[in-house]
Order: sequence, then structure tokens, then C-alpha cells
Amino acid sequence: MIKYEMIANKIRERIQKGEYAEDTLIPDQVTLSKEFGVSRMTVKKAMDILAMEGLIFRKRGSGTYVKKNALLNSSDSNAMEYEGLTKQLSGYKVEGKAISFNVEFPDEKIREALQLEKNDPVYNIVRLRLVDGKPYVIEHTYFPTALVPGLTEEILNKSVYEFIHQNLGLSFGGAYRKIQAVKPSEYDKKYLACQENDPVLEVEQIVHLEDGTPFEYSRSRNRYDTRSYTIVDIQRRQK
Amino acid sequence: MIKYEMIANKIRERIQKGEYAEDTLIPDQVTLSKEFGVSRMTVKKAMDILAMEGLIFRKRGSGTYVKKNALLNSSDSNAMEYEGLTKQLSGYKVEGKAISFNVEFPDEKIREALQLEKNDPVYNIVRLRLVDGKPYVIEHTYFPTALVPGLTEEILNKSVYEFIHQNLGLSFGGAYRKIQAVKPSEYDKKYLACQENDPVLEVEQIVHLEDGTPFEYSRSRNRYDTRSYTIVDIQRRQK
DNA sequence: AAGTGGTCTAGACCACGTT
DNA sequence: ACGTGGTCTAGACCACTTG
Repeated sequence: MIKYEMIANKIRERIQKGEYAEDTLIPDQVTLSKEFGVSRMTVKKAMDILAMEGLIFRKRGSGTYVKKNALLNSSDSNAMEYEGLTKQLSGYKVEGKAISFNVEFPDEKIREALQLEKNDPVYNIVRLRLVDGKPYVIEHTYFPTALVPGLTEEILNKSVYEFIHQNLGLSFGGAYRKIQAVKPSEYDKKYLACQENDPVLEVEQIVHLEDGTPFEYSRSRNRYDTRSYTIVDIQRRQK
Repeated sequence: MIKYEMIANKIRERIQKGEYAEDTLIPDQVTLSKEFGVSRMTVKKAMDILAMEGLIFRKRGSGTYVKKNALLNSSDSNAMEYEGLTKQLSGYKVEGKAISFNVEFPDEKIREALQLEKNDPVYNIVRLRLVDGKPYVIEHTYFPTALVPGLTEEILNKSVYEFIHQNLGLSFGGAYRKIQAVKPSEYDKKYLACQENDPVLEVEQIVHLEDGTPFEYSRSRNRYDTRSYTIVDIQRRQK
């Protein structure tokens, strides 16, 4: 439907198929605008997308080039993901198990993270995820009850995010994350089967709605030997 | 000079000063285009920048709003930074100390990360950073010698990145990072003064040039109690 | 000098929310 | 019905690189 998106898709496909080889020029914007029967502005907008994805780079006066290793880096723009054995996880059995599900008044730290008043309650959920029967991560999650009315344990087992999007009509606007190495707690030792001197990778996260309202605070505590956090950081603005 | 950038700067300033309050509408694009004497397309491009920075969000048919907590999240778009005591580090003495500086043939892993051939040499640099006399991080860094001809220990103590930009005329195009919690090595225990069961936060990083050439491979090993990694992730494309 | 990508315009139509 | 932001055009000028 949207022209610049369709053009971006086609060019991306050509790069992936090798029709536009890495480290070479692709046709200039005027040529492409004639090929696709659109204005040059529309072609440029398509190119902006591919540049944000890290597939191409442009030199004024020179032309538009396919990056070396475009295919390696071609994961979604600014994608961030956990990686571990999760990578080749297709054949494994992934389980989620709720350890606890309560409503409570949060402590000061969580109140500040979620921008709540003194008497605003939150859901406090602790879940353990196992892969192939082995523990992987414990997630401690807090939602303001006011934002997710009618949350049940059943919904938790499906997708809270889908529920919010479908039933409440809300969208996400980003997240703040903090990653640390920490020593295992008693909780970690019990559920993650950590040894005393096994480190734990903790990802602390505040997720926001589109309008900036804090919506979820969570801490994921990951076994050090099975999970890592990866970031693809693409330079967006040249000076 | 560039109009849409100047307009973005002015609007950003108004948000920061509270002239456009959080969680309220700002003037529509037609009004703003009249105020600044530009076309609406130019105003929209300015708004695109502020949306990427997480300061505003837009609803078709409704208008453009300042996000809640715009000022909190207003750190540079997609900024990533180490944080720790580094936060309030203005008053402290930061030192860097080179532990070793060699040229060698890299092992397979580094050869793959830097996309090198069998006989391409690299600089192998190990540096320790101290704050207020206490060890903070050990950085193991590898550069292909072919990309940084004439690197000296003196340049290392200033800024390698500036040297590359100034003297070699090269620009950066992004990075790939992987963050893990690991157990301390003998090296860590010796230089970071880690105890046997202190975890270490390792940041593995491949930095690329603008054209996609891998340029630096490094591993930073951080004391767990003084450093963490933070990420601001802003949603860019709504579906 | 020619060709490239970056910016900007004035106007048009559309999709969507609000009224 | 009206106002909003999103897309798109045809053409213009500029900054820059390359021959």
C-alpha cells in the first residue's frame, strides 16, 4: 500500500539475493524513481529506511552503496534480543511456570519506576522459565493494576502484551533497560539451581506505553551460562 | 542552516522549558509551518526527529502530544552508556594504564570477528582503567594493523577514535555488542582485584566503519559492583 | 562540468479521530 | 463535516565528489 515501504522491501530483497552486491553502488535515486514510477522523494524515503537498518550508506556526490556484511547485520533495525541456547531453541521444549501471582502495595523503588502514588496497588508476578526441563530465567514483574484491569493467571500464560494490545487498545512506546552482573540470591539458588559462586545476569526493565506512561517494571535473572544480551547499534545521524 | 533541524531544536527547547507541557497537544503542523514560514513537509521532518528522540508521539486524526516523562527519557535518541559510579564521576580522578601493547596474529575467533585473512596481523592492547585509584575495568582490544597504520602507545593514551577520524578520514557505522555475566579469570583477579566468587560483567563489542568494515574487536571486563549497562530503546515504527 | 544525494516547496489526496 | 497527521508529486536549488 505505502509506496516507499514497498520500494524498500524490493531493494532489500535485491540486496539479500545478491543482485546488488555488497560493497558496490546501487542505482541512483533518479534511475530508481523512473523504474518504480514514483518521485525521487519517495525513493529517498525508501533509502532512509534501508540506511536505518544498516544495509546501505550514502555519500553525497558519490552514490549509495551496499554495506559490507550487510547480510550479517541485517537483523531488524536496532533489534535487541536475548540470545543463548535460545538461538537453536526450535527443537526444545519451552515451559513457563508461575511461582506466585499477587496484588500488593509496591515499595518505594517500584513506585518510583512506575510513577505511582502511595496507595496504588500492583500485580506482582514471579515466573520461572524452563527449557528442556532446565531452569533458564526467573522473571519478577510488576504491573499497575489500574492499567491492566482483569489480569488473570490464564492470560499470563498466553501473552500479557497481546492482551493489552487487543483488549485495552494500548501500544508500546519503548523501554529503559539496565544490565548488571550480580551474585545469586537465595531465590536464584533455589529456582535457577545456581551454585554459590555462579554469577547471574540481571536485566532490569521499565516498559512504557506510547504516551510515556510506565507500564511494566521487571527484573529478569538469568543463568550466566545460558543467556546473554545482544545489541545491534546502528549509527543514524552523520555530522 | 538546515531548517527542519532548527525547528526541531526550537520545539525541543519549548518542551524542555515547559512551554509545551507533558501530556498535552502541541500546535498542529499547519500552524507551525505558518509560524516558521516553511512548508508542512519541513515541519513534519522536524517532528520525525523529536518522535525518534522519544519526546512526542502522534495520533492520526487527533494531533501531536508531548509524552509523559519526556524530560526523563530525553537522553539522546537510543543512547547507550555505561553507568556506575561513573555517574557522579566529575570529582574523581580517572586513570588509564596500558598493561600490554603487541602486534600478533589473531586466533580464529578474532579473525572471524574482524573478517581477516590468515596472515593479517592485529594490534592487541590491554588497558586497565582506574577511578580514584580503584580498578574499574580491563579492556582487551584488537585493531587490524592494516586499518590503523602507525598506531602508537601515545595515541592510545589520547583517543584512538579521534586519530582515526582526523588522520585517516574514516567514520563509524555502528557496533554489535554482547553482554554477559561471567566468572572472573586469573587476569581479572589480578588487575580488578576480584574475589573468587565476584561476578564480572563482560561487554564484547565489534565496531564497524561506515562502509561495514569491522574495525575493532574488544572485550571489557567490568567489576560487578561499580558498572552496569543501560539502554534506552525507543519504539520507532508503529504498525 | 556532470552527476550524486540532501533539502525544500506548494499543493494534493488519503486515513483516521473528534465533533 | 471538519481537522489532524501521513503520503506523494514535480520541480527547484544546494553541497559535494568525481572525472
